[in-house]
Amino acid sequence: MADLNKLLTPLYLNEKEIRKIIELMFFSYRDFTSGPDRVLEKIKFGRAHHRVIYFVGKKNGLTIKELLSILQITKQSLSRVLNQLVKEKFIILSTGEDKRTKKLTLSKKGQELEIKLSNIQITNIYNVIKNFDEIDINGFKKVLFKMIDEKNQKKFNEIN
Amino acid sequence: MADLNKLLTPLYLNEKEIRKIIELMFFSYRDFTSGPDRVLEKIKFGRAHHRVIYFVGKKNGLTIKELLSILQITKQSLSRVLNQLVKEKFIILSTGEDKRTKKLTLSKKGQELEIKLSNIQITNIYNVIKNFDEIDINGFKKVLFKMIDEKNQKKFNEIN
DNA sequence: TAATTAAGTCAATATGGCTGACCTAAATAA
DNA sequence: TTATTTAGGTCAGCCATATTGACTTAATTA
Repeated sequence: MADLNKLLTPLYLNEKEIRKIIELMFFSYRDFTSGPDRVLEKIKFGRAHHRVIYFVGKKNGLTIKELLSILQITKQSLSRVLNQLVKEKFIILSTGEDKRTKKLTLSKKGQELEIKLSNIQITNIYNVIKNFDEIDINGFKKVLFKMIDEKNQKKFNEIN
Repeated sequence: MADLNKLLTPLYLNEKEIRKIIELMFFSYRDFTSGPDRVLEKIKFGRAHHRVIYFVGKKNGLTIKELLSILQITKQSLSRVLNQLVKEKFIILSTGEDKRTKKLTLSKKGQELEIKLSNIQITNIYNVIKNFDEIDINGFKKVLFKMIDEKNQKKFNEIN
């Protein structure tokens, strides 16, 4: 993109500034996940378990199919993690009205873990955004949203 | 954090809004990395290779130690990836003035790959932020920066 | 009844991280 | 100058997370 620079007019749109955004994404995402990671390690779980617990906690009664479509991983990748969560009774399975489907719900134990993990991220984010005004936070959310692929933007809107 | 909500006054600081940010981070980071991932797959490299190439490209002559401190992975994790990059001549090693150290530089081949990968992310980000005004983009960058741990904020500033 | 869908399972493979132990060579401090 | 620290490398082994492809069962829908 040696040529891109020449096309760009405002300062904040030049390559160097965009590269800073690349790095901000890398560093911030790493620190965003490190808190829960440390808790998960103790109970021999990983980030994948957290994601499952997070989205089941968000929508109790989620089906496997819905979860797969959010996580965008293969059935096999999910099943390993999910089986562990069910075996250790963080998640409870039940049959849906369509009897081919299964509904996932958090047990009390699962809810407790969900809260523990999410609270780390919630308080971290709270401590960040409390020092900004609404304009900055809106800019943050709007831009971050547009960084998502359009198809996944839809998915985000569906679950929210 | 059943209690946090009661302490929070502005709407954008409540738990539900913060949970949206958690999801925005998850979805946006995934899509942020997916472009380069597809290119890397073809040449049997992974995201770890991209990171090395990215930061060596950013600062030619980087030492192993500096790279480790940016990536925050173990020597062993780096060495596997780095050895492949050196063997396949994407990266060239040379001895520093302090003869214990080694300097990493991108070869022509390495530079070409760096540009190819980064351009995907640069154009993606460009296409997002071109539609926002400076206020939104500044909010985005400021908040994202503060999402980084303080120690790593320093590191970000050092390399920029 | 046939086709599709939701879910589960098998085996094999790759990436990317980790630990701990141990080594060499060079630079620096006592 | 000797002792210590630092930069880097390496070995073996482990674990988490992802993948593909093939195949099965049971339920729903065309």
